[in-house]
Amino acid sequence: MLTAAERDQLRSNARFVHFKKNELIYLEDENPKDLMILFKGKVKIFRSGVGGRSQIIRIMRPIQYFGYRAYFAREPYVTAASAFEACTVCKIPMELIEQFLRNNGELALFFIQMLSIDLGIADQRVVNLTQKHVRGRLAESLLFLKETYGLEEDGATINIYLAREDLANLSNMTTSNAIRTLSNFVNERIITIDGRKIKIIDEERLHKISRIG
Amino acid sequence: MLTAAERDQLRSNARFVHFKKNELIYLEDENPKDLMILFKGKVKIFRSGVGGRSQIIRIMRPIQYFGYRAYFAREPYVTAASAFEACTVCKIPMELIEQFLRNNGELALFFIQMLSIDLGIADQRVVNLTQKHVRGRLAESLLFLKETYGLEEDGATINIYLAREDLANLSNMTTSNAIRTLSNFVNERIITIDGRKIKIIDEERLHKISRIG
DNA sequence: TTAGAACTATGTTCTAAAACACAAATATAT
DNA sequence: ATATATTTGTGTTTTAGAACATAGTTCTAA
Repeated sequence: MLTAAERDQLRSNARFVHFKKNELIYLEDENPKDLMILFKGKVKIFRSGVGGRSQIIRIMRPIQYFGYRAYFAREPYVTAASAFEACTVCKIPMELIEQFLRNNGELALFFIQMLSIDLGIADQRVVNLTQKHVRGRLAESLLFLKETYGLEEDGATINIYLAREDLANLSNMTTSNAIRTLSNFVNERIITIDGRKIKIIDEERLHKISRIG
Repeated sequence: MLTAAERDQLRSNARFVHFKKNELIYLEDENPKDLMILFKGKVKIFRSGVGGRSQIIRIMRPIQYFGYRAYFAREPYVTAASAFEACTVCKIPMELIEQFLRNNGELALFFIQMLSIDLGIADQRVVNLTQKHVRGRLAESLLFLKETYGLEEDGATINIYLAREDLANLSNMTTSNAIRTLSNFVNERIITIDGRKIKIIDEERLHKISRIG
């Protein structure tokens, strides 16, 4: 998508940064400087709300772009990002990206499309998180994690190692409710759990629970 | 922002359309074709969720652009739009916009910035709507309506004529709860109501209620 | 201009989910 | 390896807000 000259410039300005598990990548209210490209690992984008209660807004997988929205909106970050697990991130100064973009319609459309997709997801998420009940929201999150990170070799275990608290923050519920509802799903033979490993037994049921709310 | 040639093309492809009060402008699942520019009137962008319950996602005032997100995401609309009151909308084929955009970095950045701002608002809205209590959500909506549509000549009455149901759908609550909470605000001398006209008496209190949730 | 539909208001009941409490099991750091 | 912190699991209590019921009021269309 870039010209040879652009690629050269990119290479000399890109920096690779490693983050340890649970390390913060950027903070709320900070000033956005770089486009971040997740090369390895898993990242959560979250925001703390009433009484510091945290809500996971987006989760990233390799290779996805993040951290650029606030820069384009000309405002500080309204979210924070941290590493679910050890990560490798490539940082590129947003000034450079913006400069490329002014002369490269394809690149501009690429960003427009990413933003448009994310905005559509956010619009739907507002309704899902506010209107669905706890079971529906948790079922949706499990399916969402499966879509995002895929399954392990057994073709059933969701390929992410998440604390119940994170699962709760993703699904807009308390940790107790995540734990309790997860147990219910186990009793109903929809999933099995082994510590933090979650295996999906009856995906169709999950879809149904998510759909009816 | 456009060249003379672009402006000519724009003029010959733009269509002005009028919508009556409560008329639908576009529907969920429809295919996006046009960029819409609201010239006159007020528009709600909404989505129906569990059991057909509607949630207002965004509200538009003149002169704002809408209807383009789904086209850029290459997907059907996930929301619908309707007129709060009689509206004049200018429609421009998205194909034309996209063509302009490929050669016009400024225009591309304009769309990128709009999308980025809206995505930031959506991210914050998710947290506000899920974590704040009814009073906080309603207070926030009232302030939001004031910011968007401004005040009448008296410098206190919010310049929009909204049904309680719309206020509820904006604030993620039942109509009864919107009515009840509005009454409470009146008793606490935070607002006064005269039918659908809402006058803000104590804006500071509203801010505080919105902030604490 | 009047009938009926839609909206507003308020009281009452019911329930999902938060809050709280505590024990058991795991992680993690020293 | 062992102490300490964190996470997980369950039972109990409390509560915000939905659901329901009903009546008065205001639109709106024939």
